[in-house]
Amino acid sequence: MTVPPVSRRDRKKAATRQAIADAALQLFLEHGYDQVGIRDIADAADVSTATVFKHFSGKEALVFDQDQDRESELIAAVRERPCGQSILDALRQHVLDTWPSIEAHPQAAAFTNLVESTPVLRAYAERMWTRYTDSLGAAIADEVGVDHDDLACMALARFVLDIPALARGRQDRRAAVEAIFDILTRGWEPPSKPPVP
Amino acid sequence: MTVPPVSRRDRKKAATRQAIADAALQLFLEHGYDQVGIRDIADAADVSTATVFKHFSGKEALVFDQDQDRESELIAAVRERPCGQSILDALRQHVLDTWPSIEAHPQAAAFTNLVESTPVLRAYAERMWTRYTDSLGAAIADEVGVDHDDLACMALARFVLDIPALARGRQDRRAAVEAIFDILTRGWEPPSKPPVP
DNA sequence: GCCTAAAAGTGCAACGATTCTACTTGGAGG
DNA sequence: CCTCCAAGTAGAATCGTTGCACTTTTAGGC
Repeated sequence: MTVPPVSRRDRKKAATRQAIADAALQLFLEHGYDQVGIRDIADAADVSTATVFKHFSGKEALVFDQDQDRESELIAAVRERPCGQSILDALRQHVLDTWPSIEAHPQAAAFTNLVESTPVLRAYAERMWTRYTDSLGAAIADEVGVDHDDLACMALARFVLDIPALARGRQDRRAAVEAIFDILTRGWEPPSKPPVP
Repeated sequence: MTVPPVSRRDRKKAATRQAIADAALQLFLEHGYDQVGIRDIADAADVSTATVFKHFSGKEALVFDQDQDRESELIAAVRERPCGQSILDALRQHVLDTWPSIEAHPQAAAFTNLVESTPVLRAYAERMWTRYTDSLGAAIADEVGVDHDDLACMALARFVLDIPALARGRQDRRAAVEAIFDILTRGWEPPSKPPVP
C-alpha cells in the first residue's frame, strides 16, 4: 500500500511515529482516553511531548493513525468500478463489503468501543469522514464528467459519508446500509407503519 | 418567542448572560476569534472567567448564543405543516423560507464571515446541526407513526441538516436547496453534462 | 419584617493540551 | 571529513477549562 521509507533517517522517523501511535493506543485502551495525558504517552514512547506534536496534529489524531486509507479505498471504488455499474451501486457494494467486516473484527471491537464511548473522539471521527466529502465528490464528478464542485455530486458524497454515523448502533448494519442506499436511489418516502395488533 | 424571565433573579441572570454574549461577539468580530481570550471577554463583561463558564459550555458556544431556536422552528415546521402537505415538502418550504433570508441580512454577513473563516467554529457549527438529527428524526417519525429511532426518518433528518453545509458558498442558494430536495424526493441520478461547444 | 437555604458570582490556583524558543544530535551528501 | 538540515529535546509560557472556598443576593416560609 504505502511504500516503505527509503533512507535510514526516514525509517527512524517512521519508527518514532509508530512507537508513539502504539504507545498511545495501548494506553488509551487500557485506561481510557481522558485518563491518559500527552506526557504519559510521550514517556511510554520515550520521546518528548514536543515530538508527539511534531508527528500528530493533536491528541485525537493519535487514535486515528491510518484511517486515511479508507478515503483512498472509497475513491478507488468509484473510479475503478466494473464497467456498466452505476456509481451508486459501486458505492453500495463497497460499503457493504468493507465497513461491516471491519467492525466485526474482534480486535477492532475494543477500538470501536473506545471511540464510541468518548465524545471527543466521536466528534473527531465524524469530522474526519465529512472532510472526505470534497475528494469523494470530486471523484464522482470526474466519473460523470461535470465540474469538480458539482452540487449533486457533493451531496451524494456527503450523504454516503453520513452512513457510518447513521448505521451506528443498529442491530443489522447491512440492512441499514441497504435501506439508506434505497433512499438515495429512489428517493425518500414515509416508512410503512408497523401493523397494529 | 421565549417568555421573559419572571423573577428579579432570573432577570439578572439573563442580563449577565446577555452581557457576556454581547461582549464576546463584539470582541470576536473586532479582533478575530483566536485573538480574543476568555479573560478578555470576562473583563469586558465585568464578570469572572468562572461566571462565563457557568453560562456557556465553552468558548465556541459564546458565538452561537441563540441558534437553538432554529431547531425548534425546524421541528415546528414538520409538526404543524398544513394538512395534506408531505413532510418533505414542508421541510423544503421551511428551509427555503428561512435559511437564505437569514444569511441575506447585512448584519449577519460579518457574523457568517467570522464563522467561515475560523476552522474551530465551522466544525462546531456542523456538529451543532447534526446534533439536532435525533430530535428532528424523532419528530418526523412521530408524524409518520413509526418508532422514534426509525432509520429512514433519521436518515432524512440527517440529510436535511446537511443542507447548510452543502449549500454554503453557492452563488444561488435557493437553487441549491431545491436541487438537494429533488435528490431526496426522487433519488440521485448522474447530473447531465454541460453541452460541449 | 426577619431568617435561611439555595442560587449566582468571585478570586485564585491548578491542570492539561498545545506552542514557542533556544539548543543538541545524527545522518545525508558533497 | 565536513557541513547542513531535519529530528529531537527541555522547559517555560499560553490558554481553555475546572475545582475550591468564600461572599452576595434574593425567594419564600415564618
